[in-house]
Amino acid sequence: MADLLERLRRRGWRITPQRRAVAEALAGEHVHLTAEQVYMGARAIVPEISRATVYNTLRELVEMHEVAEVPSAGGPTRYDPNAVRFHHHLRCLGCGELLDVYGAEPALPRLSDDHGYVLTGASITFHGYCRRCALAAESREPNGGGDEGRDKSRAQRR
Amino acid sequence: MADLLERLRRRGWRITPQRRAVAEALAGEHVHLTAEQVYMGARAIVPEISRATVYNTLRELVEMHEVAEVPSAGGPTRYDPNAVRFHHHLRCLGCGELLDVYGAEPALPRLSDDHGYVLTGASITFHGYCRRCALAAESREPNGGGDEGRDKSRAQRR
DNA sequence: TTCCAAGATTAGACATGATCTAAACAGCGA
DNA sequence: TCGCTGTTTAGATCATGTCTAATCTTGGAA
Repeated sequence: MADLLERLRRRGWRITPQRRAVAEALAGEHVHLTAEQVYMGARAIVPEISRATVYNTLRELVEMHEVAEVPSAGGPTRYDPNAVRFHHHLRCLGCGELLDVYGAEPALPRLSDDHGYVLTGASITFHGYCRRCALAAESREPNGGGDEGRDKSRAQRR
Repeated sequence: MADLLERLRRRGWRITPQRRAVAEALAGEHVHLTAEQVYMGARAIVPEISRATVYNTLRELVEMHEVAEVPSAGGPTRYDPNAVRFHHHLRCLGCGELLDVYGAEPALPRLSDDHGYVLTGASITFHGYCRRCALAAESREPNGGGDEGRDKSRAQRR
């Protein structure tokens, strides 16, 4: 937690009471919260905070790769404050609960034993940039790196 | 395509022009369409079809495991008519395009070579039922099988 | 200390995706 | 034909998330 804020400060991110509240709300639990739950948690610390600030802050944390976005079918996106350590997820199809799973290739039986889950399957999503998007990103930002093309949602809309 | 309709008929599903149009819109392309795109495609076949019917039909197809739902962060859910054959996905972080990937554990370099992608990572989501939901499903439907607990989205809302 | 510009925050409007509702309709067996 | 059951429709409604314009805060220069 303290290191998260420390890391952010080192990146030149201005720490404000609102942003601190969002970070604390996210990190306070080890489950994966929805934006609405983060908003509730942050409001318990800074009651004046607005939803827009929570969404803005979450978006920025995701862009900085400090928090991972975990989409889910038929429910709101969840935010995973544990983006730094590589891990996968275990989702309950009943209640939507989301758990972290460590290890690059966990054996399926272990998952049932350790977490009491009745497993029905797994899905892997690889991600990256298709040729066209990779070229576009390159030409827009010739000095490498970056998180180009992340304006997907904007570009798609309107 | 024809077999999809045949399978559905065998399940006792009443085939109507609207449902046929949805199935054709879904299967006509090998990309993964959003509900809106399916609606447009179905409207090209049956112009009177309503959005509600498209959503109803997609939901039912998903419940029958004939179509898979693929959620995405910051964009609408996409529908994968290829739910029967086991496969994974390759998503472009730039434009959101979604491709099928076959093989249980495809080697990462192959993905770059075959599809021209610049890969940045992968995420695995295991799914199943947590102890509590598994027990609940069992007690509600003692004669096994089924797709219990799929009322998640309803239960969560409101 | 005062002032200013950049950046952060706010309330609430708005957009999008998805679901719900009530009424009309269609198909089928009695 | 009648009535039952399941399907479809238009449009209202809801949930999630984004945008906008006005206001506030901060850090640093004068």
